[in-house]
Amino acid sequence: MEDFIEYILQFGSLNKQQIDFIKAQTTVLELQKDAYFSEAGKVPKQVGFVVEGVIRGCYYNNKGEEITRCFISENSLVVDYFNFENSTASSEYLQAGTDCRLIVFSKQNWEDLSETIVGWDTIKNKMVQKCLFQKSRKGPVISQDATTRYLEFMANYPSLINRIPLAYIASYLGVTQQSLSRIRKNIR
Amino acid sequence: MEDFIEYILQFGSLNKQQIDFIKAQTTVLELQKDAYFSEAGKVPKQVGFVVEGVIRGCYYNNKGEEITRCFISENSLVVDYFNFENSTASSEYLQAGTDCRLIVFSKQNWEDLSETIVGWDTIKNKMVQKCLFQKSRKGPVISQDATTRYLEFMANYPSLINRIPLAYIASYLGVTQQSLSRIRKNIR
DNA sequence: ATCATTTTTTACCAAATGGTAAACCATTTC
DNA sequence: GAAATGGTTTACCATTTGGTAAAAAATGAT
Repeated sequence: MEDFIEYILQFGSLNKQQIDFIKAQTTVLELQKDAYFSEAGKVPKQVGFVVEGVIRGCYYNNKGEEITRCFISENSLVVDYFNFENSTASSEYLQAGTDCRLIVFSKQNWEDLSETIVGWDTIKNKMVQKCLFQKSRKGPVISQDATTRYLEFMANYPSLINRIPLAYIASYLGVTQQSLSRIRKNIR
Repeated sequence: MEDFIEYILQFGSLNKQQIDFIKAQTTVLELQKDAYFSEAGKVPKQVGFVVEGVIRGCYYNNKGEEITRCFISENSLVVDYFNFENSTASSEYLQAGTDCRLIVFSKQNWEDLSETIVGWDTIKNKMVQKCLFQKSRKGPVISQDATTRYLEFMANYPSLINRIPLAYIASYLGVTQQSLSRIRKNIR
């Protein structure tokens, strides 16, 4: 929980009373590996903060292939914010890649923050925009070959390689599992 | 200009007086093909709205290769918002892919909107977040082969193929110009 | 420990893509 | 009109990646 408060305070100042109010709006959510935080076709109902574990964002293309679009590890917000705000159905899944512990806000509680804490909206928007901005830049670069993408993935997410199935990493990097395996062999 | 007002009104309501105030904060900027709207290493100073033309976002990797990260065509916001807000240097270029006409706000004028128009911040944030969200999803899918990426590009940006150099499209799709040319031949 | 299941690696060949070089085409400039 | 320039296509071959199948290794359950 303290990590979460620290995370928020990056984006603005809050007094003790305000912090206590925020804490009071949260609940803890434990997700087992493979459980969904939110699902395609459903309206996302919660904003989460990853305390422990890794969440991945994924969807299925028209051939039924699973595509991993992002990984969200400790000390990050996890939410399909656009659809959460607009109460529209998401097109992708947010799934626990490992067992996870999250701090979550219901939509009601999240909105109560805006009405109760002066300046919360400013903090909130900075937080959400930084999230979206990072997501838009941190992914694998399509013009690089698969080996380079894998090496950069390891540099960006050093803690993930031994925690999540290689199939997820392969689908994130846009290669088959077999190709990724070959790449790993050639690197050693 | 009317297109811009219409664009804004998607995200909230404004009365005539407020709309006039917004208009008064804008200037028109004409950019010739290849001119920069903002540059890597510099702090972005303006928010723009594309009235006519196509802007592309691009950067250079450590091999000096140019990589196109996005295209922004008519009736869209164009701004490196994260760095604009934080007054930090951008890492990429926003460059005119064709001759362009933009409506622009200086940073001062953009901020004046927040102080003058009640509810502007809500509209602004919805606008910016939708921008970032779309950018994070509309790009080529790394797990698809080059032909599929090209076909989807044409479906997503039908108006661009005959307006901008193919080299830009190739670097956006993550293939060489020669490969793109071969792909185009095989499709006919 | 054994079996069943899942995950990861390997092998083989076909297909796609990159790199280099040259040709081709359209537009501008003199 | 000729020359120069920039953009696009073609051709060739080397390299990378995908698809299919099977083996090996790791994990979990009985």
